Amino acid sequence: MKCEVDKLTIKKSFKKLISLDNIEDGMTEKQISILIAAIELFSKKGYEATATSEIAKKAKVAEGTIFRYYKTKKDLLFAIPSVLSKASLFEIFLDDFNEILNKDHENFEIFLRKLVLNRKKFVSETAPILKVIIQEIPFHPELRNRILGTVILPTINKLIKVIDKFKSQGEIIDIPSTSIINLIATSLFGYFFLHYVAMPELKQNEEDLDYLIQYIMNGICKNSTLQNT
Amino acid sequence: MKCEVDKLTIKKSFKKLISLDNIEDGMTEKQISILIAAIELFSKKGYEATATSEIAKKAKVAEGTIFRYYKTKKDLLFAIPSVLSKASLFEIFLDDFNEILNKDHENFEIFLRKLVLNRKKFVSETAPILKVIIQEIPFHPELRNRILGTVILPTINKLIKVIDKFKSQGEIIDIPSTSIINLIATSLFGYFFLHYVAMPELKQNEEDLDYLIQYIMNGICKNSTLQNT
Amino acid sequence: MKCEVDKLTIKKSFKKLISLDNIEDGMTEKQISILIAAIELFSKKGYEATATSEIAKKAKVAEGTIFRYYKTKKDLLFAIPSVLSKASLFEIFLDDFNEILNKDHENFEIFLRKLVLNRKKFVSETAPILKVIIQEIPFHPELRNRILGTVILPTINKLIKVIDKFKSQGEIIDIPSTSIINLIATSLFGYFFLHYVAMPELKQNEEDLDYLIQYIMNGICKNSTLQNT
Amino acid sequence: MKCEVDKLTIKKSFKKLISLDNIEDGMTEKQISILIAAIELFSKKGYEATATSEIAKKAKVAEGTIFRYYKTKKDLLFAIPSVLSKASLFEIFLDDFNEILNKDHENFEIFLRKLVLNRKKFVSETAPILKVIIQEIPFHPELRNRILGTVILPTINKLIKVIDKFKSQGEIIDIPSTSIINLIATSLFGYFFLHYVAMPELKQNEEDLDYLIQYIMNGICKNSTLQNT
DNA sequence: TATGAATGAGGCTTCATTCAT
DNA sequence: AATGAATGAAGCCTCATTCAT
Repeated sequence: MKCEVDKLTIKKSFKKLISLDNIEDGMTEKQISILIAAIELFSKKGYEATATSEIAKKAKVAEGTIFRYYKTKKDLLFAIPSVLSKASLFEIFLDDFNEILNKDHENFEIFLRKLVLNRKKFVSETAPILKVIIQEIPFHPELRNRILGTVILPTINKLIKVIDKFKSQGEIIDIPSTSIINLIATSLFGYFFLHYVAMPELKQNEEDLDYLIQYIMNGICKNSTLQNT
Repeated sequence: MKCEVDKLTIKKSFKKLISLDNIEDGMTEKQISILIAAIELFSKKGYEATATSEIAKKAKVAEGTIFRYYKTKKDLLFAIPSVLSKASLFEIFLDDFNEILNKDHENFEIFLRKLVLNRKKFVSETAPILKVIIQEIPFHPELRNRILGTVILPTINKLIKVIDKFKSQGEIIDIPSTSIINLIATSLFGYFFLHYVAMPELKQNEEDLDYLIQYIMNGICKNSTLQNT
Repeated sequence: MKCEVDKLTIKKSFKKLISLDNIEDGMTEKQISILIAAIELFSKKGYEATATSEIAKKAKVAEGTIFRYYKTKKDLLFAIPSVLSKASLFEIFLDDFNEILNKDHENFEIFLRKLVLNRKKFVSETAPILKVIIQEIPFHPELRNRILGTVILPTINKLIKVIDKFKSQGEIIDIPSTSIINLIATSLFGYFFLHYVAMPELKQNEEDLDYLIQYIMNGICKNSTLQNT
Repeated sequence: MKCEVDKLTIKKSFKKLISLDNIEDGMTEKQISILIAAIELFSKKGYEATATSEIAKKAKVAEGTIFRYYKTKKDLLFAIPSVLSKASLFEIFLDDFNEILNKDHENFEIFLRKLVLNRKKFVSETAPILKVIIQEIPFHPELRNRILGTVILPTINKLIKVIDKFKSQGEIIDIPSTSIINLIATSLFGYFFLHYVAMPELKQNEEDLDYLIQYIMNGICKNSTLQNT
């Protein structure tokens, strides 16, 4: 897999998805184009370094129009994470958990593979949104709390169930589930951050993701089938 | 280990260290106090959101004085990573690698423990600097390249040797050393970022670091002694 | 007499009066509610500090509707004084003059008492309108001229006749009638401005108005019956 | 006395006086020129209708300079009344009270003449300042309270002593001193407001002021010598 | 060398007004 | 007739940077 030209551009297909979602929510086309322009610019230049006039130009609206929909520039920033929790975007992500929980025959490896590989598309499409959030979270406690409540905690709760299930199947080592989640999350996040945020030019080679899966498996599974590879 | 009150304040002892380092380098006391003030403010509020006048006030110099030493605000930002590569700071960090490299009897676990645990102090003291760098790297390709050349690549090169050694001792699984480094770095970085940058309020409990070490060991060692625990 | 809670709110009864007047004039209900909203807001916050959107909200019409009736915000301001010259409001005011003019037996004191006391209600009900006018007159020569022509000069002309009559009855000292009017007007205006515009919190006590009447009487009457009190 | 071309321009001599006063206070020349420009523009166009850029242009400074001295535009407005309470301006005004209090042989008429006539120059020179204050007092309770405390109450207290003295000399009718002050103030204020604020084009003729003095005298003195004129 | 007053470009935001519906 | 979304000019204010002292 080659290095994409620009990891921080939102793909057209994805824009459509956002549009569909949000128009259902009662947002106008203009409002959505403002939001998308903001995401792209914030993720490229940073929130503070982006002028509202630039956003307006990119969204092809008058500067004043921005403030009809978002009282302040900060409100515009805070509207971004909500894109993630919209049905067709985030729910897809969470749905897999339920699927896995219900399929008794699945083992942890299959789950992890799905989590890591299938979600690659999700991550690479959401990259700009995630980048903005990650960049700004340290400076906005309100944002931090909102993300924690609407995205992180629900995800952790779902994950705990999954982990507990595989633990009870004897696949996973016996340390607290939250610690296991921490370890997995930490690895995945580190990988993501490195390649999409900090060093986007870095080449990703196909095997790296496989290694990552192996690594995680080894790290937390009792008898990893991969270890001998 | 409790959650420190303020992870982003530079400790006095550390300031002295920076001072000593840089005075040797020919920097005046004023110049150093400007640099330290910048680090603290940038890490707390972000680079763009920090006014040079604030830096001046915190450093107890006149606004104009900043620009005597640093032509532009950006130059001041770019001067920050160099603190890390100063002899008494970073060299100490690298020295242990050499030490370990030279001690043939050491095994990988001991190395990793040192890397993770002994460096905790280093990381927690350098936190503000690291935070600034991590925050700003995505927006400044020059910074990215400089960090890559002066900090990351040298470290990777050192590490490769260490890894290779342990690989030749049969302790580590047989995948490319760079991939191994990637995995370790990714885990460590994820842990660090979570606790020092993104969610500083999160409580860290002692065991988590132990779990992390186990996890990494399991992930990349052939017969991890920890695996059965 | 206590300090009214809010001297700048237009009473309901008064609003109805305005409505009746203006509907006769061919104004729609919407147009009138816009005018009333404008009066209340202008008098509370000042003309420049009031947004047309606020007026729209208060009048419960769309922003655009304002501009259907009043080409510009300034036109809306300039429409306010006309409320005062509407039949049922101002004519009532002027009628008393005629009444007094025609009753030969009345003396000046009775006239003045009526002018001051009976009009208190008028003044307190018109307060917001008067306040807007007084506030904006200094900055709009057109407004000044219009008020001068439609309100002040007609009133002065009426008053001159009254004054001349009492002068011919030997009740008033012999200085030019316009000067007398000036003096009276100045006193009344000063009193009104102080209590309704500049310092609305100031308590008014019943006697003050009596003193004012005495004072004016003393000031311009030949043998004031009050002087010895 | 003819109608001055522009009642709202601050005379050069007066500017010098303000300068001297304020430089003693530690204000820079620029700061003073900003204040004077603000007074002139606010009094001509109103506070809200004056742009800070206009003030800057008139004061011949950069717009940013205004905000070095006055944190906000409102602060600049609130700095204006203090000009009035500066030593060489306002104290002169108050000094006469003391003078009169100490000269036993003075009668009330002489006092009033001084108050009205001698102060004409003061009033006409302070006109722009007074106008700004009067215009803005209704919209800024803080301003109202400040003026009340620093200008009005002290003046009233001084006046009460003067009035009491003349009352004890049997010259003034026996109603509460505060009511007397109210009446005088109301008349003077009305006169001033009419000619300097509301209707500056109105011609003032010499006699009018004489009539005003007579009028006030008649209004509150026991045996006004003027009454029979 | 160090200061801090001064600058002016540019940022965010408001608001009177227009216009398609 | 009425709406309210859209506009963009203009306002207040901040801030990196310069420069005379």
